[in-house]
Amino acid sequence: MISIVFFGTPDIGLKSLEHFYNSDKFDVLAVVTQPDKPSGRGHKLTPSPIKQFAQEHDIKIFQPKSIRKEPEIIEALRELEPDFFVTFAFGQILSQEVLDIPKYETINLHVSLLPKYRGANPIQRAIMNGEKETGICTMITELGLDCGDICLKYPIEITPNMNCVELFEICAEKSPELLEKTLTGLKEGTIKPICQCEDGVCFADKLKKEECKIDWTKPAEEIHNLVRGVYKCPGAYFEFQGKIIKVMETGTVKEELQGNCGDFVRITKCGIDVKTGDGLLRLIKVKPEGKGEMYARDWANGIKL
RNA sequence: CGCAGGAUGGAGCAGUCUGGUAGCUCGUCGGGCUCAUAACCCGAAGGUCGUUGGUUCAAAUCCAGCUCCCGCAA
Repeated sequence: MISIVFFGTPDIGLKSLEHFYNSDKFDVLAVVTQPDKPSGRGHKLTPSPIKQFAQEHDIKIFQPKSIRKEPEIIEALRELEPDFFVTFAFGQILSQEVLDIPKYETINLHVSLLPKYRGANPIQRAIMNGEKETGICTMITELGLDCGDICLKYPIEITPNMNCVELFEICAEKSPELLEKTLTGLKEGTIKPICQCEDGVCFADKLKKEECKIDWTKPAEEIHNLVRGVYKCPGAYFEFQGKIIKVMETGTVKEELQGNCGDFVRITKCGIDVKTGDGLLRLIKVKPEGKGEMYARDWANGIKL
Protein backbone atom coordinates (compact mmCIF):
# COMPACT_ATOMS: atom_id res chain seq x y z
CA MET A 1 0.00 0.00 0.00
CA ILE A 2 1.38 3.35 -1.07
CA SER A 3 -0.13 6.41 0.59
CA ILE A 4 -0.36 9.63 -1.35
CA VAL A 5 -1.69 13.16 -1.23
CA PHE A 6 -2.99 14.36 -4.59
CA PHE A 7 -2.43 18.00 -5.59
CA GLY A 8 -4.56 19.01 -8.56
CA THR A 9 -7.22 21.42 -9.75
CA PRO A 10 -8.67 21.02 -13.29
CA ASP A 11 -10.27 17.92 -14.75
CA ILE A 12 -7.17 16.76 -16.61
CA GLY A 13 -6.11 15.13 -13.34
CA LEU A 14 -9.47 13.53 -12.55
CA LYS A 15 -8.75 10.17 -14.16
CA SER A 16 -5.50 9.89 -12.24
CA LEU A 17 -7.10 10.73 -8.92
CA GLU A 18 -9.89 8.29 -9.66
CA HIS A 19 -7.36 5.59 -10.51
CA PHE A 20 -5.51 6.05 -7.24
CA TYR A 21 -8.76 6.13 -5.32
CA ASN A 22 -10.06 2.91 -6.87
CA SER A 23 -6.77 1.03 -6.72
CA ASP A 24 -6.11 -1.23 -3.77
CA LYS A 25 -2.40 -0.53 -4.11
CA PHE A 26 -2.86 3.12 -3.19
CA ASP A 27 -4.39 5.04 -0.37
CA VAL A 28 -5.43 8.63 -1.10
CA LEU A 29 -5.00 10.39 2.23
CA ALA A 30 -6.09 13.82 1.07
CA VAL A 31 -6.51 16.17 -1.86
CA VAL A 32 -5.06 19.64 -2.13
CA THR A 33 -6.73 21.94 -4.62
CA GLN A 34 -7.23 25.63 -5.40
CA PRO A 35 -9.89 27.54 -3.45
CA ASP A 36 -13.36 27.79 -4.96
CA LYS A 37 -13.49 30.63 -7.44
CA PRO A 38 -16.29 32.73 -8.89
CA SER A 39 -16.81 31.37 -12.34
CA GLY A 40 -19.27 31.15 -15.18
CA ARG A 41 -22.29 33.37 -15.74
CA GLY A 42 -23.48 34.89 -12.53
CA HIS A 43 -20.02 34.54 -10.99
CA LYS A 44 -21.09 31.67 -8.82
CA LEU A 45 -18.49 30.23 -6.48
CA THR A 46 -17.43 26.97 -8.12
CA PRO A 47 -15.36 24.15 -6.62
CA SER A 48 -12.62 22.63 -8.80
CA PRO A 49 -13.32 19.30 -10.52
CA ILE A 50 -10.80 17.65 -8.21
CA LYS A 51 -12.60 19.02 -5.18
CA GLN A 52 -15.94 17.82 -6.49
CA PHE A 53 -14.59 14.30 -6.85
CA ALA A 54 -13.12 14.43 -3.37
CA GLN A 55 -16.42 15.64 -1.91
CA GLU A 56 -18.34 12.84 -3.58
CA HIS A 57 -15.95 10.25 -2.19
CA ASP A 58 -15.33 11.68 1.25
CA ILE A 59 -11.66 12.42 0.74
CA LYS A 60 -10.10 15.01 3.02
CA ILE A 61 -9.73 18.36 1.21
CA PHE A 62 -7.27 21.22 1.69
CA GLN A 63 -7.74 24.49 -0.18
CA PRO A 64 -4.85 26.83 0.59
CA LYS A 65 -4.78 30.27 -1.03
CA SER A 66 -1.05 29.75 -1.16
CA ILE A 67 0.33 26.58 0.32
CA ARG A 68 3.69 28.17 1.09
CA LYS A 69 2.10 30.62 3.48
CA GLU A 70 -0.24 28.40 5.43
CA PRO A 71 1.63 26.58 8.20
CA GLU A 72 -1.50 24.91 9.60
CA ILE A 73 -2.09 23.10 6.33
CA ILE A 74 1.57 22.16 6.00
CA GLU A 75 1.44 20.75 9.52
CA ALA A 76 -1.75 18.84 8.78
CA LEU A 77 -0.16 17.32 5.67
CA ARG A 78 2.89 16.33 7.68
CA GLU A 79 0.70 14.53 10.20
CA LEU A 80 -0.74 12.38 7.41
CA GLU A 81 2.75 10.87 6.94
CA PRO A 82 2.31 10.22 3.21
CA ASP A 83 4.68 8.16 1.09
CA PHE A 84 4.33 10.47 -1.89
CA PHE A 85 2.92 13.79 -2.94
CA VAL A 86 1.57 13.71 -6.48
CA THR A 87 1.06 17.01 -8.26
CA PHE A 88 -0.80 17.25 -11.55
CA ALA A 89 -1.87 20.69 -12.76
CA PHE A 90 -2.19 21.98 -9.21
CA GLY A 91 -1.63 25.62 -10.05
CA GLN A 92 0.54 26.68 -7.13
CA ILE A 93 4.28 26.58 -6.56
CA LEU A 94 5.32 24.41 -3.62
CA SER A 95 8.04 25.30 -1.14
CA GLN A 96 10.99 23.13 -0.11
CA GLU A 97 9.30 22.69 3.25
CA VAL A 98 6.35 21.07 1.50
CA LEU A 99 8.51 19.00 -0.85
CA ASP A 100 10.29 17.52 2.14
CA ILE A 101 7.15 16.18 3.80
CA PRO A 102 6.58 12.85 2.00
CA LYS A 103 8.57 9.79 3.01
CA TYR A 104 9.78 9.19 -0.56
CA GLU A 105 9.30 12.00 -3.07
CA THR A 106 7.03 14.63 -4.50
CA ILE A 107 6.19 13.64 -8.05
CA ASN A 108 4.91 15.98 -10.73
CA LEU A 109 3.23 14.93 -13.93
CA HIS A 110 3.83 17.31 -16.80
CA VAL A 111 2.08 17.09 -20.16
CA SER A 112 5.04 17.52 -22.50
CA LEU A 113 8.26 15.72 -23.31
CA LEU A 114 10.55 17.63 -20.99
CA PRO A 115 12.72 19.59 -21.24
CA LYS A 116 10.53 20.94 -24.02
CA TYR A 117 7.52 23.04 -23.10
CA ARG A 118 8.09 23.67 -19.45
CA GLY A 119 5.39 25.84 -17.95
CA ALA A 120 1.72 26.69 -18.07
CA ASN A 121 0.31 25.67 -21.46
CA PRO A 122 2.40 22.86 -22.94
CA ILE A 123 -0.42 21.12 -24.77
CA GLN A 124 -1.68 24.18 -26.58
CA ARG A 125 1.81 25.43 -27.37
CA ALA A 126 2.90 22.12 -28.84
CA ILE A 127 -0.03 22.14 -31.28
CA MET A 128 0.33 25.84 -32.06
CA ASN A 129 3.93 25.21 -33.03
CA GLY A 130 2.94 22.39 -35.33
CA GLU A 131 4.70 19.68 -33.33
CA LYS A 132 4.15 16.13 -34.58
CA GLU A 133 4.81 14.59 -31.20
CA THR A 134 4.46 15.45 -27.55
CA GLY A 135 3.87 13.33 -24.49
CA ILE A 136 3.60 13.14 -20.77
CA CYS A 137 6.30 12.60 -18.21
CA THR A 138 6.75 12.22 -14.51
CA MET A 139 9.50 13.96 -12.60
CA ILE A 140 10.85 14.56 -9.15
CA THR A 141 9.47 17.96 -8.20
CA GLU A 142 12.10 20.59 -7.51
CA LEU A 143 11.77 24.26 -6.75
CA GLY A 144 12.35 25.50 -10.29
CA LEU A 145 9.73 25.39 -13.04
CA ASP A 146 9.34 21.82 -14.30
CA CYS A 147 13.08 21.25 -14.03
CA GLY A 148 13.29 18.14 -11.85
CA ASP A 149 14.83 14.81 -12.79
CA ILE A 150 12.74 12.73 -15.17
CA CYS A 151 11.32 9.42 -14.02
CA LEU A 152 9.25 8.12 -16.94
CA LYS A 153 8.16 9.41 -20.32
CA TYR A 154 5.32 8.41 -22.61
CA PRO A 155 5.27 9.85 -26.13
CA ILE A 156 2.02 10.84 -27.85
CA GLU A 157 1.60 11.49 -31.55
CA ILE A 158 -0.08 14.73 -32.59
CA THR A 159 -2.05 14.04 -35.74
CA PRO A 160 -2.51 16.85 -38.30
CA ASN A 161 -6.04 17.80 -37.31
CA MET A 162 -5.95 17.00 -33.62
CA ASN A 163 -7.10 19.82 -31.36
CA CYS A 164 -6.05 20.60 -27.82
CA VAL A 165 -9.17 19.13 -26.24
CA GLU A 166 -8.52 15.79 -27.91
CA LEU A 167 -4.90 15.94 -26.84
CA PHE A 168 -5.95 16.84 -23.30
CA GLU A 169 -8.10 13.76 -23.21
CA ILE A 170 -5.33 11.48 -24.41
CA CYS A 171 -2.99 12.91 -21.80
CA ALA A 172 -5.58 12.50 -19.06
CA GLU A 173 -6.18 8.96 -20.27
CA LYS A 174 -2.54 7.91 -20.29
CA SER A 175 -1.51 9.59 -17.05
CA PRO A 176 -2.80 7.17 -14.41
CA GLU A 177 -0.68 4.28 -15.65
CA LEU A 178 2.45 6.39 -15.89
CA LEU A 179 1.93 7.72 -12.38
CA GLU A 180 1.36 4.27 -10.97
CA LYS A 181 4.51 2.90 -12.62
CA THR A 182 6.48 5.87 -11.38
CA LEU A 183 5.43 5.56 -7.78
CA THR A 184 5.84 1.80 -7.56
CA GLY A 185 9.15 2.02 -9.43
CA LEU A 186 10.49 4.68 -7.12
CA LYS A 187 9.40 2.83 -4.03
CA GLU A 188 11.03 -0.37 -5.23
CA GLY A 189 14.08 1.48 -6.42
CA THR A 190 13.79 0.27 -10.01
CA ILE A 191 13.55 3.78 -11.44
CA LYS A 192 16.59 6.01 -11.50
CA PRO A 193 15.49 9.57 -12.26
CA ILE A 194 17.55 11.18 -15.01
CA CYS A 195 18.67 14.77 -15.10
CA GLN A 196 17.00 16.87 -17.81
CA CYS A 197 19.28 17.82 -20.66
CA GLU A 198 19.41 21.61 -20.62
CA ASP A 199 19.92 21.85 -24.38
CA GLY A 200 16.34 21.36 -25.49
CA VAL A 201 14.72 23.57 -22.89
CA CYS A 202 11.86 25.72 -24.07
CA PHE A 203 8.93 27.26 -22.30
CA ALA A 204 5.20 27.16 -22.88
CA ASP A 205 4.12 30.62 -21.76
CA LYS A 206 0.64 31.23 -20.56
CA LEU A 207 -1.77 31.90 -23.42
CA LYS A 208 -2.70 35.51 -23.91
CA LYS A 209 -6.03 36.53 -25.34
CA GLU A 210 -4.45 38.58 -28.12
CA GLU A 211 -2.64 35.53 -29.43
CA CYS A 212 -5.95 33.93 -30.24
CA LYS A 213 -7.01 36.66 -32.65
CA ILE A 214 -6.42 35.43 -36.16
CA ASP A 215 -3.89 37.30 -38.25
CA TRP A 216 -4.87 36.53 -41.84
CA THR A 217 -1.49 37.58 -43.20
CA LYS A 218 0.06 34.51 -41.62
CA PRO A 219 0.26 31.23 -43.53
CA ALA A 220 -2.86 29.06 -43.56
CA GLU A 221 -0.96 26.23 -41.90
CA GLU A 222 0.01 28.43 -38.96
CA ILE A 223 -3.54 29.69 -38.48
CA HIS A 224 -4.80 26.13 -38.65
CA ASN A 225 -2.38 25.22 -35.86
CA LEU A 226 -3.59 28.17 -33.80
CA VAL A 227 -7.23 27.16 -34.25
CA ARG A 228 -6.72 23.59 -33.08
CA GLY A 229 -4.17 24.60 -30.44
CA VAL A 230 -6.50 26.98 -28.59
CA TYR A 231 -9.73 25.14 -29.46
CA LYS A 232 -12.39 26.03 -26.89
CA CYS A 233 -9.85 27.42 -24.48
CA PRO A 234 -10.40 30.17 -25.30
CA GLY A 235 -10.69 29.64 -29.05
CA ALA A 236 -9.24 31.41 -32.07
CA TYR A 237 -11.42 34.20 -33.35
CA PHE A 238 -11.81 37.06 -35.78
CA GLU A 239 -14.18 39.98 -35.93
CA PHE A 240 -16.91 40.32 -38.48
CA GLN A 241 -19.43 43.17 -38.58
CA GLY A 242 -18.57 44.06 -35.00
CA LYS A 243 -19.16 40.53 -33.71
CA ILE A 244 -16.63 38.02 -32.49
CA ILE A 245 -16.62 34.87 -34.56
CA LYS A 246 -14.83 31.95 -32.99
CA VAL A 247 -13.27 29.45 -35.33
CA MET A 248 -13.76 25.89 -34.17
CA GLU A 249 -12.56 23.75 -37.03
CA THR A 250 -10.51 24.47 -40.11
CA GLY A 251 -8.57 22.86 -42.91
CA THR A 252 -5.92 24.14 -45.26
CA VAL A 253 -6.20 24.35 -49.04
CA LYS A 254 -3.05 24.53 -51.08
CA GLU A 255 -4.32 26.86 -53.73
CA GLU A 256 -4.13 30.56 -54.43
CA LEU A 257 -7.11 32.67 -55.42
CA GLN A 258 -7.36 36.40 -56.09
CA GLY A 259 -8.08 38.58 -53.09
CA ASN A 260 -6.72 40.25 -50.00
CA CYS A 261 -5.73 38.43 -46.84
CA GLY A 262 -8.87 37.84 -44.80
CA ASP A 263 -11.24 37.91 -47.78
CA PHE A 264 -13.79 35.13 -48.12
CA VAL A 265 -12.70 34.08 -51.58
CA ARG A 266 -14.89 31.03 -52.03
CA ILE A 267 -17.94 29.57 -50.36
CA THR A 268 -18.81 25.95 -50.97
CA LYS A 269 -20.64 23.12 -49.25
CA CYS A 270 -17.40 22.31 -47.47
CA GLY A 271 -16.99 25.72 -45.89
CA ILE A 272 -15.66 29.21 -46.38
CA ASP A 273 -12.22 29.54 -47.94
CA VAL A 274 -10.32 32.53 -46.61
CA LYS A 275 -7.28 34.06 -48.26
CA THR A 276 -4.20 34.06 -46.02
CA GLY A 277 -0.55 34.98 -46.33
CA ASP A 278 0.13 31.56 -47.78
CA GLY A 279 -2.62 29.34 -49.13
CA LEU A 280 -6.28 29.27 -48.22
CA LEU A 281 -7.76 28.47 -44.83
CA ARG A 282 -11.04 26.61 -45.01
CA LEU A 283 -13.42 27.50 -42.20
CA ILE A 284 -15.43 24.38 -41.45
CA LYS A 285 -17.11 25.14 -38.15
CA VAL A 286 -17.54 28.52 -36.48
CA LYS A 287 -19.30 29.90 -33.43
CA PRO A 288 -20.63 33.43 -33.76
CA GLU A 289 -20.99 35.55 -30.64
CA GLY A 290 -24.16 34.60 -28.79
CA LYS A 291 -24.80 31.56 -30.97
CA GLY A 292 -23.97 27.91 -30.86
CA GLU A 293 -21.40 26.12 -32.92
CA MET A 294 -22.41 25.79 -36.57
CA TYR A 295 -21.03 24.85 -39.95
CA ALA A 296 -19.36 27.79 -41.66
CA ARG A 297 -21.61 27.19 -44.65
CA ASP A 298 -24.72 27.65 -42.51
CA TRP A 299 -23.32 30.80 -41.02
CA ALA A 300 -22.60 32.20 -44.46
CA ASN A 301 -26.11 31.22 -45.45
CA GLY A 302 -27.85 33.02 -42.62
CA ILE A 303 -25.99 36.30 -42.97
CA LYS A 304 -26.34 36.12 -46.76
CA LEU A 305 -22.69 36.24 -47.72
C1' C B 1 -28.09 39.76 -7.60
C1' G B 2 -21.17 41.12 -12.75
C1' C B 3 -22.60 42.85 -18.29
C1' A B 4 -25.10 41.36 -22.95
C1' G B 5 -27.42 38.33 -27.09
C1' G B 6 -30.73 34.36 -28.36
C1' A B 7 -35.00 30.25 -28.88
C1' U B 8 -39.50 30.79 -35.78
C1' G B 9 -40.16 23.54 -40.84
C1' G B 10 -33.97 19.34 -40.87
C1' A B 11 -29.80 23.88 -40.86
C1' G B 12 -28.78 29.19 -40.74
C1' C B 13 -31.72 33.60 -40.58
C1' A B 14 -35.82 37.66 -41.53
C1' G B 15 -40.47 39.11 -39.54
C1' U B 16 -41.54 41.47 -33.33
C1' C B 17 -40.68 48.41 -32.54
C1' U B 18 -46.05 49.82 -35.69
C1' G B 19 -50.79 42.87 -33.42
C1' G B 20 -54.40 40.99 -38.85
C1' U B 21 -53.08 34.55 -44.39
C1' A B 22 -45.66 31.85 -41.98
C1' G B 23 -41.16 34.48 -45.32
C1' C B 24 -35.73 34.07 -47.20
C1' U B 25 -31.31 31.22 -48.35
C1' C B 26 -29.92 26.22 -47.96
C1' G B 27 -30.91 21.00 -47.16
C1' U B 28 -34.29 16.76 -48.16
C1' C B 29 -37.62 14.23 -51.79
C1' G B 30 -39.51 14.01 -57.05
C1' G B 31 -38.67 15.67 -62.11
C1' G B 32 -35.68 18.26 -65.99
C1' C B 33 -30.96 20.02 -68.28
C1' U B 34 -25.77 18.43 -68.70
C1' C B 35 -20.07 14.34 -70.82
C1' A B 36 -20.29 15.91 -65.85
C1' U B 37 -20.77 18.87 -61.26
C1' A B 38 -20.34 21.59 -55.28
C1' A B 39 -23.70 24.82 -61.25
C1' C B 40 -28.74 25.76 -63.44
C1' C B 41 -34.42 25.10 -64.24
C1' C B 42 -39.46 23.12 -62.52
C1' G B 43 -42.33 20.93 -58.56
C1' A B 44 -43.34 18.84 -53.52
C1' A B 45 -43.18 17.60 -48.46
C1' G B 46 -42.08 19.73 -43.81
C1' G B 47 -43.63 24.82 -38.57
C1' U B 48 -49.60 24.33 -32.54
C1' C B 49 -43.16 30.51 -33.95
C1' G B 50 -39.14 27.30 -26.44
C1' U B 51 -42.88 26.84 -22.32
C1' U B 52 -47.03 28.67 -19.00
C1' G B 53 -50.40 32.33 -17.99
C1' G B 54 -52.37 37.45 -19.10
C1' U B 55 -54.31 41.60 -22.51
C1' U B 56 -57.25 41.52 -27.24
C1' C B 57 -62.41 40.43 -31.89
C1' A B 58 -57.42 38.70 -33.18
C1' A B 59 -50.66 37.34 -30.51
C1' A B 60 -44.49 34.83 -33.58
C1' U B 61 -45.48 40.13 -32.51
C1' C B 62 -47.71 43.48 -26.41
C1' C B 63 -47.22 42.18 -20.66
C1' A B 64 -45.52 38.72 -16.62
C1' G B 65 -43.35 34.09 -14.93
C1' C B 66 -40.45 29.65 -16.18
C1' U B 67 -36.98 26.46 -19.05
C1' C B 68 -32.94 25.90 -22.20
C1' C B 69 -28.70 27.81 -25.46
C1' C B 70 -24.77 31.16 -25.66
C1' G B 71 -20.78 35.73 -25.94
C1' C B 72 -17.96 38.90 -22.57
C1' A B 73 -15.93 39.15 -17.86
C1' A B 74 -13.66 36.46 -13.79
